[in-house]
Amino acid sequence: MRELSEGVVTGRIVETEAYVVGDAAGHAYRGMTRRNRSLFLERGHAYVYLAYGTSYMLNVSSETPGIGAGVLIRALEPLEGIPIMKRNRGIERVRDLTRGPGRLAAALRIDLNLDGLDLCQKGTLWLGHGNHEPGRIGRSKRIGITRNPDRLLRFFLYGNPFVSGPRALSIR
DNA sequence: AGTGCGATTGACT
DNA sequence: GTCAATCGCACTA
Repeated sequence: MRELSEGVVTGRIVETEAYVVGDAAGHAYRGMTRRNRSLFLERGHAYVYLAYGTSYMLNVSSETPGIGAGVLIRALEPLEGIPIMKRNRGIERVRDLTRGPGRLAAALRIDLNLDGLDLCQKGTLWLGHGNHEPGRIGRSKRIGITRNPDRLLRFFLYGNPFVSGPRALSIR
């Protein structure tokens, strides 16, 4: 959930990728640096960084303090504040608003200012609990990485139209 | 201080 | 399908 001056923007997380301890693909793999320090915060804190100079990526730290690991939020299903998201993205098509990590960050106006924020406390950006039926969870390789590319650590709501990339490979 | 490179996206052939 | 944009930062020296 995101609180902006124009109003509240919310979405349901429908796609994530895990970057676990000891994972060569993870930004924390080579130890703590200025950029990745938020990955080492208590689970539930935001790690935001800029990829390719163009797109912000939102992650949630996932371990105890001092241990670097996190979950990349790759896609949302837009719920509230869709007109605000359209304005932030400069497009009209709802399906493209938050389908992809850079797109959802733009729709929610997420940038480096939110790096390190505790997402378990209500604020300008936080994680709420929805009231959704548990769906089928699909699983696949992670997208766009070069190191350690074969682990099945991408998870998505099977068949959800707001999932970016492959939506078919399902396990469970 | 200089260099190289993305956990992507949008525009274009 | 291809490809460039664009910048914070890790890395080297």
